[in-house]
Amino acid sequence: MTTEKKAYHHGHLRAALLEEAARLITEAGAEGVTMRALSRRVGVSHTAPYRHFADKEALLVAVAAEGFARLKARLHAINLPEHERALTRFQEMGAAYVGFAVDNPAHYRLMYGKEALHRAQYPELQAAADAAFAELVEIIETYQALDAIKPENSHALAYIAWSTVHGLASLLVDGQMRYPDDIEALARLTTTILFEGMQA
Amino acid sequence: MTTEKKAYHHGHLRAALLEEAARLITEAGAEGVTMRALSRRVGVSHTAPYRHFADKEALLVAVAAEGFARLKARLHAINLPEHERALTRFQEMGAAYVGFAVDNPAHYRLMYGKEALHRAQYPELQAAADAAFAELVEIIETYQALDAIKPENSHALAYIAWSTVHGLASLLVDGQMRYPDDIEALARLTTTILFEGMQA
DNA sequence: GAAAAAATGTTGACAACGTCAACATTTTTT
DNA sequence: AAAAAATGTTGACGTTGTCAACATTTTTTC
Repeated sequence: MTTEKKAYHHGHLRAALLEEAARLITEAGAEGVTMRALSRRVGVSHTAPYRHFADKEALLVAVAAEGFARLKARLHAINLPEHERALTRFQEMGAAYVGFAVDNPAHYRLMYGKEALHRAQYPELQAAADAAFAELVEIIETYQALDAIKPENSHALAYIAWSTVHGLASLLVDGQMRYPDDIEALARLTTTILFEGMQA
Repeated sequence: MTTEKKAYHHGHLRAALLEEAARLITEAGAEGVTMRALSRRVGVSHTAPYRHFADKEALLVAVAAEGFARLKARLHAINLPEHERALTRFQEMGAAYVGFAVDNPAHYRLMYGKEALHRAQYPELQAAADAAFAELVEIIETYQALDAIKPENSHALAYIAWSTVHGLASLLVDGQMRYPDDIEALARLTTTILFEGMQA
């Protein structure tokens, strides 16, 4: 119920910082997120954030983790009939994944940027990313059981699927593609080729 | 012949800066590259670089461009018999590409990082990246002519191949993969799946 | 319910950074 | 040899992340 009392200290500074950071990142990119600018916009002193985050990196990691949660939600929002064909599921997931990246470029870049390197130090982030990956492995194993996908190591296949879709998302987000007229079509063609290559 | 006169002003400051920046980036990552640290290490005042680069971004772009040149060289070093099978060529190229990224992680990250966004403003960088892509398109068209690859739009297929390999490289470089015991094997499996999916 | 402790926020400082303007020196052009 | 251009230095400015010291509020404890 996002109340807005501002009586005593602040009340929900942590949440307010995360929210504003997400807004800032969208407006000005990740390097536009500065502790001081953030504090200014939230209306607290420039060191107040340090009561909630060890340092700037920790704050950005929290924003990234929240990004993973949103991505996960978006992938979950796909609702396909139980035994839908594997290809269709791959296409839908790929399109949703790429769609998320394109809709939230700065966020996506942050999620996979340099902060990710220290992921092991941030259990929150690690867990968020792991959960997403585990689901992918599960889907692949399901289809392997149905002989729709090669019986290769499922983790390796999951990494490959992730690579493919992450590669496309990255190139798009980083503005490397010259003429991506129809992003969704490209995403679908990509997942189709990936799937055909993985087929039993 | 990398002479080392340091008589008058400096002589080859520009080259020295680029060289040292590449070293710094390897040692300390991209954010470790600071105009002042760089100047210190090269032995000039902290504003000397501004005679050769408009600003820090321009310097990093130059380093990135040099990275693209090295990547291109590495891909060119692959020497396969003229009419080698398409699969083999894909495997070799993929492994070389991923190998470059893994061997030069900070460099690779810089090449595809945020500076890339402004690529259009830096003809040097744009050209370096374009050349690499054009070669990929050419290879695909060659194999399409031999009916080894689907007759889909060759640019789209080239983007997909690039995505796949870039995705794998990115995940590895950014430390996202949990157990990449054998990177080369994973790269080869990836390119194999990609190729099979692209097959006619 | 008052005193003690913990949590939360502020002020003011610091060093490091990117960059600019003014100046100095060297090299090149004329 | 004089003038112009290229290259390098000094010193300043505003901004940043972060620390220490202090202030205020909330929570805990007896």
